[in-house]
Amino acid sequence: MPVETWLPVAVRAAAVKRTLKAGEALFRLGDSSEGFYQVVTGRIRLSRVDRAGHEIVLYAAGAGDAIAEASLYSPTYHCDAIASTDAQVLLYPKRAVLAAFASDDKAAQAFAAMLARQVMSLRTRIEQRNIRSARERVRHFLALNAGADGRTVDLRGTLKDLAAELGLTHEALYRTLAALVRGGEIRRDGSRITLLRRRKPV
Amino acid sequence: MPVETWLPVAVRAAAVKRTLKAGEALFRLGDSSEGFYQVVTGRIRLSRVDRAGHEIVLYAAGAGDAIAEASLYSPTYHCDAIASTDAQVLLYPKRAVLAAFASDDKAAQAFAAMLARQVMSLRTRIEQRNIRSARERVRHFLALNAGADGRTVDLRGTLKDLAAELGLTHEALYRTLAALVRGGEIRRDGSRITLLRRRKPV
DNA sequence: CGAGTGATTGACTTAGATCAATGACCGTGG
DNA sequence: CCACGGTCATTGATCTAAGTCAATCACTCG
Repeated sequence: MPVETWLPVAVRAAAVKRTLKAGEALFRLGDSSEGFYQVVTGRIRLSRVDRAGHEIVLYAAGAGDAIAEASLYSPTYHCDAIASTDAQVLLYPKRAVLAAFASDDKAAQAFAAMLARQVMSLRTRIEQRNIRSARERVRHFLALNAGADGRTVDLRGTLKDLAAELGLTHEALYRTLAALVRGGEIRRDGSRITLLRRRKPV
Repeated sequence: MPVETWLPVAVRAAAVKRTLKAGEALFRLGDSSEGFYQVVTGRIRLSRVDRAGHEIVLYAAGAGDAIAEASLYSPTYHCDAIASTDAQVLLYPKRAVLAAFASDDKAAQAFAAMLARQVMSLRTRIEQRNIRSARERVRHFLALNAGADGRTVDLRGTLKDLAAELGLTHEALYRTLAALVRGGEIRRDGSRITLLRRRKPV
């Protein structure tokens, strides 16, 4: 969801740049929300830490992605944002954004549209988690993320990140991918996956 | 997020009821979008069909859920909506909704805020699904759904429904609850659960 | 060079799915 | 009024897929 498509120029002009080292936190759960961010370079992951101390990745944002939009209506951030690589981000201050929405209802509309799309994509994520089998879950992901040709998927980020996004251990993901390759279902060329064969009929 | 809390009365009055038989399509990908819907009874699934003709379920909506909110901002629907069971839905016509938002920017703001909250709550749902252990998942649910006193949870609906919501089989949920009772962690009185003991410190 | 991380594979274990059976409860229609 | 079919709640036995632990290799960066 590139910011350019829904954020008015006036607000973009008010953006503040910030630079992060890999591993550095952009914000933490509970910090008071200054606004929302857009990733310029590098990767930022949104996550929480569960009782067992395991990190739960909610979203892995790459260049162009916006994060923490929902915090505009919340006084604090509701998750951690941590740089997975060295990264640059733009902060769009809350005040400027809300003022723009109040005065320009086209901007507000565009924002709502963007949020509505996000809701859909999150629901899709949840649906994916209802799939029990790792193999089916990976197939579901590949089918949904195939490019325009319906056959190739370009992976952004590491396989470990993808594993977290899919709710699998990285080992399980490696094995599943390897099994799909063995079964002649996909081909892998670096970070590109090509779907070779349709799922066999039931 | 009940529709009542964010949709102006004027729009709700304009709702159109529609009845569907199991298997019937509410809309199809590419149909021009008439508005968004709310499921009253039954289940509606949103899905796409991949190149091979396999259905990919994006979201399975039940009573109370809103679907296709994003289509307010799109000329056509971007997926299929098909009744999994006999179902009743309310259609909120696009024109009425958008008109309300245009004339009443409070309504538009409320809509955006509602979507933003949904985004956060969906992320929390995803977090829950990342909890691997059934016991921890149930604890997480109980902790999040404890009433004002922080100790009692009133279950709405059947345990089977709850199991589905938690992403567990109903057997696993029964067993987990039984184990928590045995462990003295909770008490059950019909559809009410009382938390007896704090989680042990790590 | 050595530390750190990702990718990958092997061996082992276990939690939860699956299959199955039972009892309680409920509405309904003969 | 009761027998019957349906669903929910519950528990037992079994099985398997995925988690966990562990080791190796490749790569990068300071």
